[in-house]
Amino acid sequence: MIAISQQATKRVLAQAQQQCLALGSKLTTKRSQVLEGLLVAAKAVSAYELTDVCRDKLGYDLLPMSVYRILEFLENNQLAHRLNTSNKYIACSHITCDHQHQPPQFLICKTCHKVEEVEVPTPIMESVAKATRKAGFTLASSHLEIECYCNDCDPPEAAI
Amino acid sequence: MIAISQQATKRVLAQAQQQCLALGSKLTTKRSQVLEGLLVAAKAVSAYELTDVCRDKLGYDLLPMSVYRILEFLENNQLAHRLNTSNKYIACSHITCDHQHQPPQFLICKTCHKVEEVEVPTPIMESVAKATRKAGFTLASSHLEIECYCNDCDPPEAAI
DNA sequence: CCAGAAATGTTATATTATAACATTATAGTA
DNA sequence: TACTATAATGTTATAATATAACATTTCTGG
Repeated sequence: MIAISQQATKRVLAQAQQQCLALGSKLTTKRSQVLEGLLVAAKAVSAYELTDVCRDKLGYDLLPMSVYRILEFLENNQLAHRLNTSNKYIACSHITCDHQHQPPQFLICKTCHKVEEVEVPTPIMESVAKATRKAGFTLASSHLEIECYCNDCDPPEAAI
Repeated sequence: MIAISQQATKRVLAQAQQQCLALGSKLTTKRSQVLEGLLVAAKAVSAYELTDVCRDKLGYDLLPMSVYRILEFLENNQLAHRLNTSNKYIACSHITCDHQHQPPQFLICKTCHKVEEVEVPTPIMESVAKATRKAGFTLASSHLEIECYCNDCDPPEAAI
């Protein structure tokens, strides 16, 4: 999960711009604004929530349609992830540090939508992939979304 | 994934009724119709698609609102699963056979929505649970939804 | 500067889901 | 049997998420 100071944001956005250029695309003003929204949100947010964050916290005027388009762009450029489990979006954690990561597994709090990216040991993921192939399927993505409750949010009674 | 003959359907529905009674609830006519719809769909379907299946293939007249309510009931009675990944629903595979299963892991084809329930070996799932606890989270569910492409559906070019 | 491509704006609408309240059916009990 | 409480279903409205289609603006290479 990303939680980032204001001065670091600027650096991260500049780095993201470099990353886009390397992929042959451009981090335009609007795209940068949406990414900044994800960074300040510091949790998984829906496209419409992100529109609100950009307007209320950053003063950026974006329409939901644009936000959806830009989120798609950010995904394609490894700057954001869509969490299918909750229909929400987060900034990729790797953009706030310099080293390479394993494909992340996402722990998603069902209550507060906090997201932690953990690295499940490679052999474990290999086993999952193997069971998948054995059943005649191919993994669509190297990341799993794992629905959890974080320690700040007690699981609902029914789940205990 | 459930694919089931007409004569078997009747037996499964009767069995489901017993299972409900054991849990202190009732498989009413409408609920049975929705479950039958899931059985004949034989893949993951949305609530609205299920409404169509029930009407077009079975002649049952159900409103989407009722279908949502009934799907919730079926989930609570271990007769159906909601796939958060795709906002679709399936019948629990266990209701078509008599033995106990491990908590299932779902392989979901992103293209055709076919679902296979596989049993990932317990030690593997233990490792995942352990990594989760270490990160300060508690698993919300003992099943994982794993997005895949089945062998009948080629992965889209971008995913290769 | 011009033409084509890329990005964004705009409007409309599809899809998934829930809220709120009315009506009907069922089960337990006097 | 009739009464009552609860469960189930019906009905209407609307929220939340997402995409389609086409117009306009901006950028880029020649």
